[in-house]
Amino acid sequence: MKAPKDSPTETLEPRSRDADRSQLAILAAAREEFSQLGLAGARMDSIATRAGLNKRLIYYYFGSKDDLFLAVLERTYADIREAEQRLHLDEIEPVEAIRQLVSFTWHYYLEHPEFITLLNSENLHRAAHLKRSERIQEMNSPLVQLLDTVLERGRRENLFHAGVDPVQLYISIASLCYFYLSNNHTLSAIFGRDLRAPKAMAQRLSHMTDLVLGYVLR
Amino acid sequence: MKAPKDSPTETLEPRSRDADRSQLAILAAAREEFSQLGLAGARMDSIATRAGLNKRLIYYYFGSKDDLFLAVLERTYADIREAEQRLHLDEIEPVEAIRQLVSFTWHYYLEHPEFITLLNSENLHRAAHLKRSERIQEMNSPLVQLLDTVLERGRRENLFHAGVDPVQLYISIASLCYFYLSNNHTLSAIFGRDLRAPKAMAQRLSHMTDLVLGYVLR
Amino acid sequence: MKAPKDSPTETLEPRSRDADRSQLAILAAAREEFSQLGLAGARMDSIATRAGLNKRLIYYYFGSKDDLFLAVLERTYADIREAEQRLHLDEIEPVEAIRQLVSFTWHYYLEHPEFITLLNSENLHRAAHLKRSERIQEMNSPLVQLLDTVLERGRRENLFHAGVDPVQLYISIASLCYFYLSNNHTLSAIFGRDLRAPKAMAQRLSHMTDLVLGYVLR
Amino acid sequence: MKAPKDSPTETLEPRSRDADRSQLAILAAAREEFSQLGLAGARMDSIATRAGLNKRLIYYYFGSKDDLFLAVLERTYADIREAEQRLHLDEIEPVEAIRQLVSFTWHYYLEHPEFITLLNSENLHRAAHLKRSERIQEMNSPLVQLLDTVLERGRRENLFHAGVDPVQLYISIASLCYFYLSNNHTLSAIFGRDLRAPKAMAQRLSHMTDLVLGYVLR
DNA sequence: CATGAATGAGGTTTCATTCAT
DNA sequence: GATGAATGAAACCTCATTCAT
Repeated sequence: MKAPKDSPTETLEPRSRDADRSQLAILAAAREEFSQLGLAGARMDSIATRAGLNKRLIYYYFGSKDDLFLAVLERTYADIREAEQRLHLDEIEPVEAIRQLVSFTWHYYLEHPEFITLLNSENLHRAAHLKRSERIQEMNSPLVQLLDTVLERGRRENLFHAGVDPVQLYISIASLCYFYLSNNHTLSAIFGRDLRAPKAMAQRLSHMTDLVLGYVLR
Repeated sequence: MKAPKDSPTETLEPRSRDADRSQLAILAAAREEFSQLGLAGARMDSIATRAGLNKRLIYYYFGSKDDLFLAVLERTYADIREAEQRLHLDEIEPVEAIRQLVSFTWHYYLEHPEFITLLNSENLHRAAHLKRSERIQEMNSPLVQLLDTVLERGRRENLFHAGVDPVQLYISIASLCYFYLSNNHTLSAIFGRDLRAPKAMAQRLSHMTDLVLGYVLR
Repeated sequence: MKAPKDSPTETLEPRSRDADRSQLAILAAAREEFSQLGLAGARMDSIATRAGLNKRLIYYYFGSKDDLFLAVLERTYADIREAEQRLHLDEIEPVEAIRQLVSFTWHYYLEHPEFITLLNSENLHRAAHLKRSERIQEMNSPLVQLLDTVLERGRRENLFHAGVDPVQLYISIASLCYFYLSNNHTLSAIFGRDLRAPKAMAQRLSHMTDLVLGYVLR
Repeated sequence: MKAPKDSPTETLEPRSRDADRSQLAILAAAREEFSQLGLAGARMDSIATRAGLNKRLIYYYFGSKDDLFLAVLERTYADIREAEQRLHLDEIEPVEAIRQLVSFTWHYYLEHPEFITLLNSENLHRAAHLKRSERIQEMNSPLVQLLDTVLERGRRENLFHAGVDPVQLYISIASLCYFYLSNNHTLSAIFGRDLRAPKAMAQRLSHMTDLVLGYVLR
């Protein structure tokens, strides 16, 4: 897991622009490939082609397929954490904050389908890559902490009832959004209807919000 | 997907017992392999070895890796549907029925981790295999219908509020149970604690039940 | 090359009708398969399926793929010799006899395309099967002898010139008919026109007849 | 059939010599293998061994067995067309030109037995590969056109009679030479004598020349 | 007479990776 | 920094053939 040179995004010394661009191109290509085909299904050749670069370069920058996969995972987590930073739940009144948290989670997963498939792949491998990551602590979501303060405020304002565990609730919100999208294909096939139709999607968001609010409200 | 002659479980004519046993051994071995390594990661050789049979026989009975994967999927769905048959929600009072549904779902996923990984694999492939299945209609869960009657009873008994969609609720219960187990490895790695510890597991079941009941109860 | 039991066509003792029928079915199926795909390309499984019989039976009756191929070859030669028997060149006047010989050869190849491809396969294998045949002497064409008498008559009637070798002429007639049909696909592809079109076929027969007659006539 | 970059023979830019040499080695090895064993009988392993190269490299350069077969066919046609270029029938008097055409065809087939077996293989496959070739128009023989002018000259000099179709005659000459060599093994086996003996070969060439001249001469 | 079950060897093709420049 | 050439190992799959009944 030796990330050669440095991570392209955090480079401070003025290194070759080309080098950075190449590494980013590889990461982007790898993210697509891994997310569409899984770790075992992904092809180094295909990644090189997608990146428009020579295959040898991938090994030069990332060492191996597994190391590349980890790099993609790290970047994927960095992206969602960055997006979460832009949510300011502490500035919103509690009920609306919950609504926005559900909505944000839903839309983030919706707009970043690769997040779901990459995580599924990593879970299939029992988080073997993540466990070896040196940046694992940076992946912890700030939202859990934030959700805790929202719940606390709601309780003080006598809106929410006591005893709601923020970790459990955070996981539950993720569960509701994640599963519907992650398992959409099998669910649609079995139910025999298109769960991605606009109306079905709107109903789902509404239902999830009701479910979560029904639970936290007194 | 030409299952030779008939499904091995439904055989009536006295066929060679060995043929049935071989097919079942292959299916069991394939289920393990596919669930642990995914479709692309699974190896036909490894499946043959696990089954204690010649590799060629897999092709003789199941045609190809993809067809075998579909056969495993079909059997996996058949298994859960069979287990669901043994739940008699219609004989239980509404609140307890909801509790049992959550509990059943949780424990089924817990005891059948292959269900989760197989479904993840199939979703990675956009349900391509399932869509080709001739038995897809048999995979529809009877629980949705049953849940509908439970909700109806609860409403008539003035316990539940109106307007709860049984499909949405069924999916939500599945979501809550599925995600926690499916994403356990990455969640544990990132939260830095063991979410499979007995205490954490008990808390999770309790939380999920509260969440669902908090929503359906008036 | 142990033909088990006996050849099905020449059975004298009243053996099972089924046995004969099965052997004939296998031979017919094998002829199709070998002629369409060549020796190496042919599949024993496919032959069994074409014959509507169990694959094991092929081995029971014919021993091996190579033995089966030889059996097919022998029957194929027997068929053309039988057809040749029905030509009575000795009863026709010389010029017309030559015409009929060309026409017969042409139409026989045309109506028995398997004859051509089977012979090509056997030649690819340097006649290895044929050389081991015990019936090889029966395959000699009676036409060479017959052609000799026709040429002799033509010469005596002062129609044909002397010194025409019947073997060479027989081979030449075969060449002209065989090649056009055997190489039809590549020739059509390269010339960019359909050499099997009715008009082209008629022209070909006419040309061949002219060529041969132009040579033998004084 | 993606020939990498360019055809090795037409390379202008200074590319790695090894790449060219490797491709040529593969083509030569494949030609031998295919011509001796047919398409289905040929083994990629064997081709790699013959070429002294890694099997993987064949796929790297030629894509698949079928694409390699097409490449061999294209080169084989290119070779004979090149040889035909060296015949200058237009500079020779008509009768001698016909003689030389027969002689050239005969000796070319004789010295390039792979030409015959490769064409037989391709015809077994109904010219499937050739039809996909992008260079198919380059395979048209210039001899047909040349033969036309020879016949025309002969007619003007009152040597040849009118109405001889050059395409038919070209095919006939090919037929006579091709069949004798192509079917030599079966013919020799059945006639019970060696048709490749020097004397038989000389007689054959003489007979063919007589046959063709007997036809075209007034 | 006939068949379904089973197999070892080997087929084409693919893969992550390294070499040489 | 970048690339085309090359490879050993192993993947999926197929084949002629035999076993057991």
